[in-house]
Order: sequence, then structure tokens, then C-alpha cells
Amino acid sequence: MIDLKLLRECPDDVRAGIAKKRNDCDLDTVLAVDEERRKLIAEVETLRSRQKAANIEMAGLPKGSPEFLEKVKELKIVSAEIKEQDSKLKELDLAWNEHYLSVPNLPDASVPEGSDESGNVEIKQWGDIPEKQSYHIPHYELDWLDRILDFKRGTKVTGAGFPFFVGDGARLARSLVSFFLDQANEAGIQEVAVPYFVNAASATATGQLPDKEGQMYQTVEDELYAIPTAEVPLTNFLRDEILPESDLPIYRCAYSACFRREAGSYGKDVRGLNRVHQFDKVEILKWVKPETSFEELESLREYAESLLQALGLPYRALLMCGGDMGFSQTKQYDLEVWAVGQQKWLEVSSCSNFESFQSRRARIRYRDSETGKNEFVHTLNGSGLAVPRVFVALLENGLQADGSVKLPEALHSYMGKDRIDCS
RNA sequence: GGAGAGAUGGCUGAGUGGUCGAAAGCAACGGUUUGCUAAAUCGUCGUACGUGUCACAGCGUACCGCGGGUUCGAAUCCCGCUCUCUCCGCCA
Repeated sequence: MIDLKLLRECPDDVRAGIAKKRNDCDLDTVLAVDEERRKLIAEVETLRSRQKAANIEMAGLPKGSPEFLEKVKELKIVSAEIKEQDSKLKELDLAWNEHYLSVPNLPDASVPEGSDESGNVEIKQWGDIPEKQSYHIPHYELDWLDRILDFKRGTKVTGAGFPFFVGDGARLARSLVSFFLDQANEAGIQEVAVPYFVNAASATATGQLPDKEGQMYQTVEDELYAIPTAEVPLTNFLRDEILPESDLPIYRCAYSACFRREAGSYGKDVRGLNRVHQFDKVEILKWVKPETSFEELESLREYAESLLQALGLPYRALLMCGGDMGFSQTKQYDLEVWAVGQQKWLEVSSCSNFESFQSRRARIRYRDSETGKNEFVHTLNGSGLAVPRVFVALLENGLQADGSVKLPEALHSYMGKDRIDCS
């Protein structure tokens, strides 16, 4: 959630931000409810104050004396009134909360205007885009694909979008995870293994709830949610905590399987491994001091890029425009890898600065030595990286005329060989 | 799954209906003193929201695991839930 003060004092700035994000949040209603709520709070507190004073007076009176009984009679009325106003306030609080949570984070000034992906700005392209040869085909058309990926049995066992990785496929997926984790470790990012299910409080703190409930798998009995990304448990790792200033910045990474229902995404881009319901990903999290968060975003993006460079995969970096970025982000970069077989850019990483939007929800603070106050940290996260689409790019770009797949050197030791053979 | 115990401020820990936001101790912070270290001594020492201020201050309200109830009044009584610990069973 955004800063309440900002909302009240600079509604026009907030309105402009909402518009830039092409969000349909109705700020006037939010402000109206806010004002109503504040008025009611003042009323209830005045009543309570009166009650409290009278109760202190009563404590001094002899029990059962006429004055005492008189007071009781009087206060019964006040008490009833408080009860009534209080229940009104509770109701209003619920509505207010819902409205407040519906206000998106505001985009940074450096974020370009635009309403969809066409508005994104390519800030960088790296690597040579290979010329498409006759043997370059989409991975899902490889005739020996079922030797490393088994969609059919995945569908039988679980459902569409839950493929089995088999043999070299399983090994390649695991190699990528190991490679990503080792790289992170080398960069000084501490590894964490996270729970794959979170409770409602955690899902709310990172913004999956209430809006994106339909995107998560849920357990029937226990009100737990399968994580759509390790970002959720990892961000919540420090929820409700006040961190020592000297601990900042904190960098962590976590490998996890990610579960996404991908409700409503039919047809487009769903072939093969392009979009699946379960996939592996290494996620990087940063908790930093506010004044450093935009530098931290750049270094996070550069780190994610370094992984693609090490794998020799051509990619581009996009600065997301207002209309195409997420609800909670102030600034977001996407990295897309080139898949020569499909002649397509595939998103493999998204690096974002949330500023205090998440930390405010999750109440992650630090005591600032200068102001002496508890301030919200800024959080950032980025994929480093998501496995399946990197897997796809490796297959399609590494494909040789003889049908085998050449692997980048960085993976040789993990795979125990330099290529995947077609037979 | 069965039986029992518990949940109070950064920590330890008092408090069983009425100036309790909450004793005491520890830790922390600021000052004084002692030749250093150590000790002694005085003071400060929760969070959130509302109000107010240029900003402080101030004022008000809430918060003793969470949610409800009883009462003029609840940390304290009642009900439900969650979590932690101990013992037994089961299990990777």
C-alpha cells in the first residue's frame, strides 16, 4: 500500500500515478471513505474519553452509594452509544481497508508512458541474434523431445501444464538451478530454502491477496496457498520485524518450485514449455535503505543479465511502461531471451523496485539512526532466473544441424557433458 | 491423533474487575563520578492511529497471542480460535 499521508496531501500526484499505470482505482471514493472514517474515529474517541474519565471518578465512590448508582445509570447510556458507533466504525474500517489496498503503487518518474507492451522501452540488447536456419525449429516440434520432456504423462498424472522432465531434461533443469544458486552464492547472496505453502497473511503482504487469489492454488482443508514464486515466503521471512540499520542491505535468494494457475491465459504462448503451471525459479530479494533502492534495482538487473551472458543467450532488457508494469512496482525491468526456433522473445526475469509498498503491508522496518524513527525498508526482487524458458532458449538456440543440442560451457560441469544427443 | 501446561513491553517476570500502558530486574541510550577496564549513581527508555505543528512538543484513543461476550468499567471473568512447550502414539 502507498503512504496514507501522500494519499491525503497530494491526491493529484496519486491520481496521475494511477492514470500512468492505466489502473481503474477510484481515488475519490477512497478519499471520501477515508474522511468519513476519520470523522467517526474522532467521535468514538471523544465518547470513550468521556467514559474513561467518568469511570475513574467512579472508582473513588463507595460502591452502592446513591452517587455511584446514579453514575452507573448515566454511563449505561454512554456505553450503549459507544457500542453502536464502534460497530459502525468496524464496518467502515473494512470498506476503507479494501479501498486502500486497491490503490496501486505509483510509477517512478523515469517510467515511460504507455498502456501495453508496445510502450515498453528496450534499453539494451546483448548477444548476436542467430540467423534462423532450416534446422531451427520450436522446441515443441523436436522429434526427440519426449526423451527429455513428457507432457503427455504429465497431463495424465496431474493435468495440462505439469510436464515431467526426464533424463537429460531433468538433469538440465537441475543444472540450471544449481548454476543459478552457485552464481548467487558467489555474488554474496545468501541462500534460503523456503516453504512452498504460505498462509493468507503472507499472501496479503506481498499483494497476491485479495486481488490475485484466482492465480494461486489453494489447499482445501488448511487455508494455505501454493506459492506462485519464492518472493512470497522470502519477503514474508522478515514480516513484522524491525531490523537493525546495520543489517541493511540484506540480500537473499531462494530456489523454489512456483505454482501458477494462469487462469484465463488460453491459446497464446502456451505451447511446449513457454507457459506451465509449475516451474522452477531462483528468486533474489533485497531489503535496502530507501535512498539506495534505485541503484539497487540497476545492480539487480545487471546481476540477472550476467546469468544470461554466462549462458551465452542473446537477450534484451526492457523498461516496462506504466500500463504494462505490475500493481505493486514503482519501476520494473524485464529480461527476455531470444528463442530462435520460435522467433520469439521469452520473458525469463523481472526485476522490480517496490519501494515501501510491500514493506508497508508487511510491516518490515528499520530504526533510522538519523531520524530516530522506525522507517519502512525498500524491497526489491528479481528472478535469477526462471528455468523453463531458459531451458527452451538453450534447446532452440543450441540446436545443431545434426539434431543434437550444444550446451554453453558454463553448464558442462553440471551436465557432465557438452551436448544433449538426439538419440 | 491423545493428555497436560502456557502465551504480558527488546528479554526475564509481577499483576485475578476500578487512575494498569502496566511493578521489578536485565539490556539499551544520555549525564555525573572514579586514573583506564570494571563498578557506582541519576535520568530516559513501546507501538499504532487520530488531532495538532513548518517541524518538534502537546492532547486523545487503542493495544497484555487472536476474535467474540459479560460489565458503568476487563491484562484480570466467560466462550471460540491460533500458536508454543512437555509426555504418549504415528510417520519421512
